[in-house]
Amino acid sequence: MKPLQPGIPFLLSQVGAHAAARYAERIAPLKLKPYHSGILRILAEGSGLTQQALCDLLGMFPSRLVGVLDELQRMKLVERRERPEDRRTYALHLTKAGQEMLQRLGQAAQEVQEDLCATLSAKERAVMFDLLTRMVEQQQITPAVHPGYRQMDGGCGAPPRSK
Amino acid sequence: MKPLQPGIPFLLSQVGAHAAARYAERIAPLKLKPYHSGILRILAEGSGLTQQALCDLLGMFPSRLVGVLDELQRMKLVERRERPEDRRTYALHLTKAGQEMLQRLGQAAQEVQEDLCATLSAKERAVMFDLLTRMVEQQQITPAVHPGYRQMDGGCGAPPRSK
DNA sequence: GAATAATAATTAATGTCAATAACGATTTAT
DNA sequence: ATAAATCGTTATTGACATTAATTATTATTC
Repeated sequence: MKPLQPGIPFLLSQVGAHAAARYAERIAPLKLKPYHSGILRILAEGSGLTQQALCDLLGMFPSRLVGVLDELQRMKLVERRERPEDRRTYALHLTKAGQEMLQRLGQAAQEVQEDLCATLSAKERAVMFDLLTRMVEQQQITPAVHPGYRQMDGGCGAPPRSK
Repeated sequence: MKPLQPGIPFLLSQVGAHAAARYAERIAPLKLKPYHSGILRILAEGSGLTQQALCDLLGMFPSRLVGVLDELQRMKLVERRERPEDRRTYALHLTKAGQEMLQRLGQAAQEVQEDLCATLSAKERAVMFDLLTRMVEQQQITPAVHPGYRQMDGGCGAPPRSK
């Protein structure tokens, strides 16, 4: 009878899920879900991306993306611009409102971080950031892309609803 | 245009989801999913728990738990003992095979941790463990209980599935 | 240059799984 | 003893992700 103490993988999954939940409820008043947020962030620097390219990057199904983009477009946060060179594709762009929304989302994330790291000193937060970033690199996780976009079980450590 | 750098909440969610996925695929050959694992761990020290008590602890729906326990019982890892004092309730207990399985699960978790923390020194791992543990305490997260059991959106930062 | 294949986005259909509600059995309260 | 409440289970509903099929455009081949 030894390791009843939780390991780092579990703690990461546990705290990570908690952080995601907190962030989700924090941005709920903005009528946005976390996966909206992620797409806006990607589009902020990857402007002009095509839907398929975005699918490849996020690892999500095209049919899944359509609905999400419809929602974002309905909220005037994203627009699909026609491309003269290939008229079956759309170029995805953030609207002005989309950029402003991104600001608010960043603010929300910072608030959540403030709450989440309440007991951590500035130095400790920097250490945490460093360790996590190094993990992302070493594990070859695509930066700024959440694994949850990928299909699969999800395996969030709980009954799938997710995985 | 400022915070395009991911914050700690996102990093935690990202790495946490990744860790959960790695653990899930690691224990897949054992025909178990992460949420099975969590229940076995709870039952290891909370032996004799009733189903409803377990539901309250995990924050999951009773109807949801029934199926999971059926699976675990089919695998001979958990047994429902009848209670003389209250014949409508069952006392949940780990079988011998269940305890052995728990050992393997702990071993699997350690392997995942080894891979996940490959670039981290022993001291850094201890720091990571300490920071995460303090977060769990400060956020009043029930120790050893994954938030994913709870209902709600899941909001794992990606399309729910999932979730 | 017409026909065929291939690709992008969308839509429809399929399956899965969680949550609400209803049920039977047992216990506690009146 | 009758009624109300509780525990576990089952059935139904509903939401959502994935697969397959549609439509429209571009590229390739004969």
